[in-house]
Amino acid sequence: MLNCLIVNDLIVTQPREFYSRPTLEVARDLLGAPLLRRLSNGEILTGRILEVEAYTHDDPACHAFRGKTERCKIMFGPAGYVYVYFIYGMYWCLNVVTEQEGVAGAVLIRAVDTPHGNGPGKLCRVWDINRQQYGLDLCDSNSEIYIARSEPLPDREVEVSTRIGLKDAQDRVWRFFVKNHGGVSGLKRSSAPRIVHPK
DNA sequence: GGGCCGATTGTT
DNA sequence: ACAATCGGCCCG
Repeated sequence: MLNCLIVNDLIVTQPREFYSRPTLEVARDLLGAPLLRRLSNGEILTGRILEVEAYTHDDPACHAFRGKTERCKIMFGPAGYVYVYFIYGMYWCLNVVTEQEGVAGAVLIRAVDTPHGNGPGKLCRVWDINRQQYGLDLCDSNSEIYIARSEPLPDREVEVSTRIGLKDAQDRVWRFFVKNHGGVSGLKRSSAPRIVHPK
């Protein structure tokens, strides 16, 4: 694994302060970070994060928009924990909790640089991520899922667009992905999000 | 308890 | 363009 911070053979995770920031900043800085998943048989899967979307408490598309429920309660707690939800009767989606404790926010992991890791539902299917991983601490390298500390990608490698698959709040340019990388999701879809180029 | 709907995906 | 498939959420 390239570009992980490794001290005494231990992979150093992103500290909690990395996640306890505005959701949009965390989302953008997660690009390029190595995501690690330790399976029950001890095997470790790794992949760089290629595509993310931000969801905030004042965002109609956010599960926490209408307040705390059994499903989204983790989003109101401290940052750096795993939020997973079930969607369309078939798929699980992996998120990381953001913001200060008491403020709901999360970043959806939409793609990683690994085989069949393009798309949030496919990633969780291939990496065996489901409700059992709800609430895992990403800041603990003993967790089944954690994220290694790494330098953020330079702006020239980052592209932004509107989010995918939403009915509400389609105007927000809150999707971040690695530019010119074939591993991002939705490349063959006609309902492509609106890509916004820097001036 | 009922009914609607969804942060997806693969196929037509 | 549409089906698959079912838990969460809101309402009453």
